[in-house]
Amino acid sequence: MSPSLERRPPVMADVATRAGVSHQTVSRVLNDHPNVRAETRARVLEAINELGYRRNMVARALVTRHTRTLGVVSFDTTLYGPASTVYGIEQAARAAGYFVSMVSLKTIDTAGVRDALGYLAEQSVDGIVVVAPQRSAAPALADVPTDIPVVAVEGSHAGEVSVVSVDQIEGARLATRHLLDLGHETVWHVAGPSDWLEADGRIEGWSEVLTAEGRPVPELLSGDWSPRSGYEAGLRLAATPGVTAVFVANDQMALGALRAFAELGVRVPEQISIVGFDDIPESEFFTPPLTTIRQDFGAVGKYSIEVLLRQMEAGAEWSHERHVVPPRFVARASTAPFRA
Amino acid sequence: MSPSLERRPPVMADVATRAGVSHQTVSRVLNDHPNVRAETRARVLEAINELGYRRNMVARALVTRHTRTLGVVSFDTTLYGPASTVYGIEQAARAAGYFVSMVSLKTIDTAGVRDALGYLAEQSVDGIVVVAPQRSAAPALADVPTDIPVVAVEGSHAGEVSVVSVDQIEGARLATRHLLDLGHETVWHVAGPSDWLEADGRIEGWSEVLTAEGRPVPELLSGDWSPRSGYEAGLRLAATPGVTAVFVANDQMALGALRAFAELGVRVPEQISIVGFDDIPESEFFTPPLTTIRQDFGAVGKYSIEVLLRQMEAGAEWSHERHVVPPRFVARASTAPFRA
DNA sequence: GCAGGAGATGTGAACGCTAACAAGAGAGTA
DNA sequence: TACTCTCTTGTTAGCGTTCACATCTCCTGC
Repeated sequence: MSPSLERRPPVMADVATRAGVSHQTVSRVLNDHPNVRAETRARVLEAINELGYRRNMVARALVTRHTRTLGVVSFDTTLYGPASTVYGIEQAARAAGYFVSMVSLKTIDTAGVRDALGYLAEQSVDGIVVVAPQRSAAPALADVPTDIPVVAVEGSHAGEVSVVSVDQIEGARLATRHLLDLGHETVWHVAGPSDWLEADGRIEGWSEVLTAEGRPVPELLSGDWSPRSGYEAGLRLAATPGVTAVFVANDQMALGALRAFAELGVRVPEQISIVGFDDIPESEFFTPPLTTIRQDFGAVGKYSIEVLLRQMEAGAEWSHERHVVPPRFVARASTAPFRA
Repeated sequence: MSPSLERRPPVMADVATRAGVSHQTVSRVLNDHPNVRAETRARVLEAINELGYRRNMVARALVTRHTRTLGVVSFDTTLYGPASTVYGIEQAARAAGYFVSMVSLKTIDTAGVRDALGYLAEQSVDGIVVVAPQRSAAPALADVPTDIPVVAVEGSHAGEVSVVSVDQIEGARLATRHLLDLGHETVWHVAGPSDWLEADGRIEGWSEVLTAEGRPVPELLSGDWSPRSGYEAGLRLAATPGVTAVFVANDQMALGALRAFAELGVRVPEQISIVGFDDIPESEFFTPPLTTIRQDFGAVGKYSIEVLLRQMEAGAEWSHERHVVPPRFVARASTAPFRA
C-alpha cells in the first residue's frame, strides 16, 4: 500500500528514458511521424514492448481535442430493428477508427434524449448518432448542442439534423400494392404505436395506395410491435367480415396475427393473406413463411456513419443531408390470390 | 476561420472569471464540496448557466485516473441473447453512473478479443465486461491486462476472471426431465455450434439426465443457432424412426424444426414433442406455442455489473467470483405425453 | 484582547500527451 | 570555407481539470 509499491503503468517518459530519447520522439514514433531515423524508431518500439507501454488516449484527447469516440443514443436495443441498426453503426464506426459510447434509453422522451446528448457532450464525443424513431424525440434534437455533429436515424426530418432512414412509405406501398395485385378488394392494416414515425410512414404508404386505386380504406387497427398485440389484432380481424388481406406493420405482430388465425381455424393464405415488415430472421420459418418487406439495417448503420463523418469533416459549414435506404419486397407463402 | 472568431466552449476559468471566484471554487461547486458559501455557490451556478458551461470529463479523467466508463466486448449483438445481455449491462452500468463503450466483434477469436481489450485499455476504461460465449475467447481472457478488472459473461470459468452466467446445465436438465416425465423413452438433442460454451452446457445437462435415468443417448444433431439449421435438423429427425421428443438448444432452431415438421405433416406435439431454450418474445406465438427454458438476461447484465463494481472497489485484493443465474422452465403447447 | 480553530477561498503544481519552435548535425553548393 | 537546406532530435508550453497546500476571515472562549 505504500506509494512506492503500487506501480503505475508506464508513461511516455518512461519509454523515452529507456530508449535514450526524448518523450517527443516517442510521440513521433507512435504517431508515424516520417522524420525519425529507422534505428531510433526501432529502439523506441523495443522499449515500448519491454515496458508493455500503452498510450493514454485520455491525455491525448485532452490536447488534440477529439476523442475518436462517437456517441450512440438508442431505444430498447432488445428489438431486432434497433439492435441491428446499432450493430451496423458500431461496425461502421470501428471500421472508420472510432469507438462507440452507447446510451440506451428505457423510455424515450424529450428529457431523456436531451440528458443523453448532454452526457455524451460532456464526454467530448466527436459526433452523435441518435436512433430515435419516436416523434417525441424530435424536440430534443432541435436544441442539440451546435458544436457537435449529429445524425438522426429513422428520425423526423423536420429538424436541423441530417437523417438516414429506410423509406417506410415506399415499403408500405410495396406491401399494399402486392396485395391489391393479387386481386384483393382492399387491405387492412395493423399499425405500430402512434408515437413512432415508422408507424406513421407505413400508414401513409398504405392509405396512399388504397386511395390512389379508389379502394375503401378500412378502419385502422394498431398494436405496440409485440407479438401479443398482433395476436389481439388478429382476433379482431378474424371476427370482422370481409377481411381477406392484411398488411401488418412488423413481423412480430404478424406472427401474433398468424397465431390468432391458426387458433380460430382461419387458413393463411387461403382465406386471409398477410404481409409483414422487417424480415426478421425468423419470418422465413413462420407457419406459413411470411411475405414481408426487408429493411437493410446494416446499410442504415453504414450510411449514418458516412454522413456523420462527412459532417465532422465539414466542420462549421455542414449542411443537412438526407439519405434514404430503399426497402425490398420478399415474397413467401403467407399471401395468395383472392378467391371469392 | 480566424482564430479569434472560432469560439471555444467555455472552460472552468471562464466561469470563475464571470462569477468573480477562482477556478478551484468552481470545481468545488461542481463536485458538491461542502465548504462553499451558499451565496458563492449560487453565483457560480448562475455563471455556469449563463455561459452554458459543461465540464470537460476528459480533463477530469486525466487527473482522477478514472473515466467512469466501462468497456463491453460482445459478439453479434443481433442475436436476441447477446443483445438482451448487452442491454441489461448497459442499463445496470448507467444506473451505477457509468458509461458504456461497446466493441462488437464480427468473428470471435483470440486475436479479436485481445485487440478489443487492448483498445479499451488504451481508452482507460475503469472495467470491462466480456460477453464471449465461445471457447475460443478464453485464451485471450487469460492474459488480460492485470491492472483492469474484467468480468466474463457466459464465459469459461477456467481462467482468472470472474464469471456471471445462466446455469445452462440445469436448464438442459429441466428440459430433458420434462420430456422424460411425459413418458418419452428418450430425448433427442439439436445442439448449438460446437465452439459455444452454452452449447456444451446444454449437451452436458441433457446427456447427464439421460444417463442417470438409464435411457439410450441418441446421436447428437447440431446447428448454428439459426432457424435454417434447425429446419435442416428437423428434416433429419422426421426421417429418423422412433423420434418422439426433441430438446433443441435454442428457440430459433426450434422454430426451424417446427417448420420442417409442419411441412412433412408431422404433428407437434401429438407425434413429436419439442422443447426450446431462451424464451424469445416470439416463442409464445409459434405454431404451436413453444415450451422452453427462459434465461433472465436482464439479471445476467445486472449481476455482471455488480460483480465488476465490487472488483473495481476491491482493487488489488479482489478474488474471482462466480455468479450463476437459474433458468426457468416455461410450459406451453409444444410438448405432450407420449402416446404409443 | 488574543490564541486557536474552523470555514471559505486562492495558488501552484501535477496528470500524460501533442504542438510549436529551437537547435544541432550532416550534405550539397558556390 | 562558408552558407543554406534538410533531416533529426530536444525543449517548452499548454490542453482543462483536481489535489495539496497556503492564506485569509471570522468566530469562540478564556
